[in-house]
Amino acid sequence: MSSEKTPNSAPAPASNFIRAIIEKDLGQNKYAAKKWAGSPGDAQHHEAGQVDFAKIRTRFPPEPNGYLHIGHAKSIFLNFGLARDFGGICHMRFDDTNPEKESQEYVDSISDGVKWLGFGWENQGPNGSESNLYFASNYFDFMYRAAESLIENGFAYVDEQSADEMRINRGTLTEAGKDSPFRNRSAADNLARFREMRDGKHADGSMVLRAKIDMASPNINMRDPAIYRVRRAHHHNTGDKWCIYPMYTFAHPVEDALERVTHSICTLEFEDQRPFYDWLLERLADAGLLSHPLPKQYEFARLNLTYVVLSKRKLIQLVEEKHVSGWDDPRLPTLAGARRRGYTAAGFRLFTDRIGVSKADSWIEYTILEDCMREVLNVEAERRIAVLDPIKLVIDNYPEGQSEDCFAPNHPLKPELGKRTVQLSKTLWIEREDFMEEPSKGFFRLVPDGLVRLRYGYVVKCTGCEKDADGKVTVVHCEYLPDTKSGTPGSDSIKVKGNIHWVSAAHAYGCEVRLYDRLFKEANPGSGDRDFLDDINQNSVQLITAQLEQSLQDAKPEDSFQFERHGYFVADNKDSVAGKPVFNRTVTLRDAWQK
RNA sequence: UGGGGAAUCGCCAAGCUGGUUAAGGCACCGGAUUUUGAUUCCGGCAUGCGAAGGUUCGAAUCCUUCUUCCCCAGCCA
Repeated sequence: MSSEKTPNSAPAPASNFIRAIIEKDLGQNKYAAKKWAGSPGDAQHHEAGQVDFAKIRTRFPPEPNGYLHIGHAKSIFLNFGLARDFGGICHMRFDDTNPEKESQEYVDSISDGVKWLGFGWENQGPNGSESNLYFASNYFDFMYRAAESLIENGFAYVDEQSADEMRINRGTLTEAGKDSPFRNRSAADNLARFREMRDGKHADGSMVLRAKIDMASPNINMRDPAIYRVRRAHHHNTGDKWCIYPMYTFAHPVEDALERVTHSICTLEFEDQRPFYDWLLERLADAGLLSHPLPKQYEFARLNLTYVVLSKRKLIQLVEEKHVSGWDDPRLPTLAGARRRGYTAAGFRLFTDRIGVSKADSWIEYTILEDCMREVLNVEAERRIAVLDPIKLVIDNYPEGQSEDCFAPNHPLKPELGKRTVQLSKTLWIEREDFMEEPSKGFFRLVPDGLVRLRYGYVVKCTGCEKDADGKVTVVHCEYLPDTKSGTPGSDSIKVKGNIHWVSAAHAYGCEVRLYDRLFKEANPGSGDRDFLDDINQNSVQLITAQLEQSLQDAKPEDSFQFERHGYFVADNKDSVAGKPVFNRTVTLRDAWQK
């Protein structure tokens, strides 16, 4: 039995208000009679189906107009996780109702991201498999029909005011709006005009279909919101079939209802739209187009993380203005970037479980994310040896030209993973910071006349060092104690506190390693009146040539290792070539000493 | 100054149909183990739940008033 930490094998996270709602709904058998025909559709379609085998249905509905980031990961784990934990199904749905900003490239990268996090949309039902991958644009026919139904029942009208006029007549936060002069035309009139809109008889922006509710509503979203607009734009899925497109506010509830979603979970800024969500669905149900139980919308607080930006606008700016190398720059909070950095899906799951779900605005400390990655990687990553800031250590009493095997465990927590051999010889690379000619208080590594263990090798006694004209140490000298080799009976004859890693100079793999640090130097980039770009940490990446143990040469892209005493590193998935990987530092080990 | 939300330990977050000492995690502080100054392990860590009143035998949980923060006036989502 392996104890692999996969994204889906961890215990369910602690209670939160959404889980409480679901438990209550399930306890009341709210969906016991809900039917599902196996595919999205209207009331007639579903009523001909069977009682839904899915206890609940949720959905992850990104607009394919950008790359997924850590904030989306929270939503993905929430929606897919809820479905998983309650015997339900989570739909993967692309909310592609705005043709101007969307493209297949984004559809593909979003799909990759969701799969990488461990989720999918091929599910097993009682009648075989069911693919729950949907596109809002596939519902355009129904949406059009729903819009006509609204018009016929006096709940929508075509408004020929300009966008400016509409804005002015919408009123303000404290003043009621004014009715449009086109508000009271007959249903037949409106229907004819709406059909003309659809048939391309009217220019972009010349008119819009509006829900007819209340221009004096204290909730501005209820002041006759626009639900359909004219826009001649090529759609990535429907091509040029349509020149009118539904607005989010109208489309989203319809999408949820057609898919028989039970819990439609979104972020806080949509709270004010909920009244319209319910208003619309009730009317479409009354018209016989949709059947009960109707989906319900619930809102949670979106993720805010210190030291990063998660807004789409800012991420685009960082990429387009080349402050980073691309959407998958390892310093970016995109899923593609995090993956390249060596962050893992299991780490993200731990993170989302750890931060919880609530309605309170919050800022999560970035170190929480890092700790989650450490926690997962500590269990999963094999150990290797790497000298990042090399300086030579010469063992003066060790024979020239000789070398010997030393045995290093691949994983101290998993002895079953065995040991590998590393070569010890006269000249080694050690970390510059592991030697101090004049040690500071508490330093217990290499110091003149001091003893230290070469990890998995011998205890050595430092005999001195060489320096260049500037006083910089160039070579450290030592002598080894032959009886103290690790793994031999005499190894413990001398106890030392210091324990340093090394790699044989003649056997090392000199390799590029990228040491990443946070992209921003401020916890809340751009807060106050600063430009967030001014908060960029100019030293967020450091390229070094490190000396690695030979076996690391065989690392495959995305293989993660703990470089002992340093941190976790991953073979870059873009710049590595076979036999010559380069490494990215994912996160350092915690270090109580440097504090 | 309209409407909708949120305020519980440094950061998150349970609890909130009132009932013993206010869960848990992270951080932090001790101490033990350790051939990673890592990990692991043990212990500590809110007479207090935005504030002030009130109801009650009893309130984070109910009532009143107040304060602070977030969201809404796209033919974006």
